[in-house]
Amino acid sequence: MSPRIGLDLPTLLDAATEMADRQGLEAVTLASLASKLNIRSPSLYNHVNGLPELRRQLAFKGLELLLAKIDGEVANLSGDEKLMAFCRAYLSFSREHPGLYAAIQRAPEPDDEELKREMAVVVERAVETIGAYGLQGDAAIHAVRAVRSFLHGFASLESQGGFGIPLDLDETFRLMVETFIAGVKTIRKSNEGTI
Amino acid sequence: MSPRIGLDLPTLLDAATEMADRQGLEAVTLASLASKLNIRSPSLYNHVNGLPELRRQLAFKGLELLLAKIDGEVANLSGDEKLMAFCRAYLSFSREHPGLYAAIQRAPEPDDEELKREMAVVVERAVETIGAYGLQGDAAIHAVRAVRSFLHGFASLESQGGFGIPLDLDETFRLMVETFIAGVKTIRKSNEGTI
DNA sequence: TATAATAACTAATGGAATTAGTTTTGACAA
DNA sequence: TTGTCAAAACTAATTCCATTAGTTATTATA
Repeated sequence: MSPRIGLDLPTLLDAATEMADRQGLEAVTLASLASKLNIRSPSLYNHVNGLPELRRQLAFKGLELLLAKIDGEVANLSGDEKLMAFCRAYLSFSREHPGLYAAIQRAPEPDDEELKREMAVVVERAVETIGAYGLQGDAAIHAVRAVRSFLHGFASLESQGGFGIPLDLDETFRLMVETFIAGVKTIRKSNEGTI
Repeated sequence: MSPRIGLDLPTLLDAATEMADRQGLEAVTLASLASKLNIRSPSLYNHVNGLPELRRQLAFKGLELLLAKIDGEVANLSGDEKLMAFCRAYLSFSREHPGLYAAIQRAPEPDDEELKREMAVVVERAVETIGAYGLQGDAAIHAVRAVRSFLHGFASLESQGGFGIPLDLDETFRLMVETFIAGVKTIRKSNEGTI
């Protein structure tokens, strides 16, 4: 009851992560990964069940790191500061790990409840963060969808060089979040009498 | 001086578009496309120079349709209505042509100036639309980046089923755009004295 | 020291993109 | 009407990748 100890899954995923972050998720093939690890590609099947499963594992790893970053930076904050910290954590992750970020954007297989659940945890953190704005029910859902939209859109466009002009991107990001916050507050006010 | 008339590029692209929109851009391979057209895959090389070039052509076709839609719906409008129409046109396109929408999201090759230029035209339309808000210089650039971010993020998340809860997505979209407009106006006001 | 679980291996298959070279077709000139 | 020839489509072959089957090698423990 004791196997030969060689490569293990975390090491394999670390190598795959490095490739994905440096050269893009599409550059991670079983052939290229095996070559990097100095083994033959069929040997990878001892640790991961094919390329789709490898991508799935990268998605889990990405979600784990993203959640850790969010939880780390958001702790003990509230209100506008909390939302801004949440947004910054999200953007930092996509910058540090563009390959893993791409991995968590792939739609999970329809029957992959485990991955769906993990992705839902990120949404839950957003819901908690937005809760401080006094938004409830449908209004909170709409707001969280908006936050997810501009965060993902910005991260995605930036990551593929979609913003051509050399004007400070951090400044754009800060203004975008502030504009959203200002907009939420304005609309909330204009609806105060109607509820 | 007269060739045999068989398949032509527009017909080929129409078939590829249908496959991409129905089954996803990744389902469009030279093999699957050739099969749909009842020819052998090497024959496709008479019309398009390989898979990367096919994807590039799909990107051009997508940009053409997107621009036509924007120009059609935005004409003769101004102010908030114009921006809302712009946003709706963008979203409509991504819904009608999810495959082509995916094609225009792929980063162009660094030396592909022609494709870059065509993508920049969409940004120009956004700049024109946002100009009505009295934003100039850097402020306009930041605002356009924000609009692109939430539009792309929403379209992208919606397209891959990222919004789980069955709550009206059109309503979310309308609120998101309105929140942005309200935020821009608020922030513009708060800066009036400082310029 | 023998064993058994398992990592890694070789060999082989199938599918995709691509290239080279051949055949077929059909609009037009003679 | 017919011959020409450029282009379209074809077959054959190569390369690269993922994957499966079956073999070999290693090492912790009994």
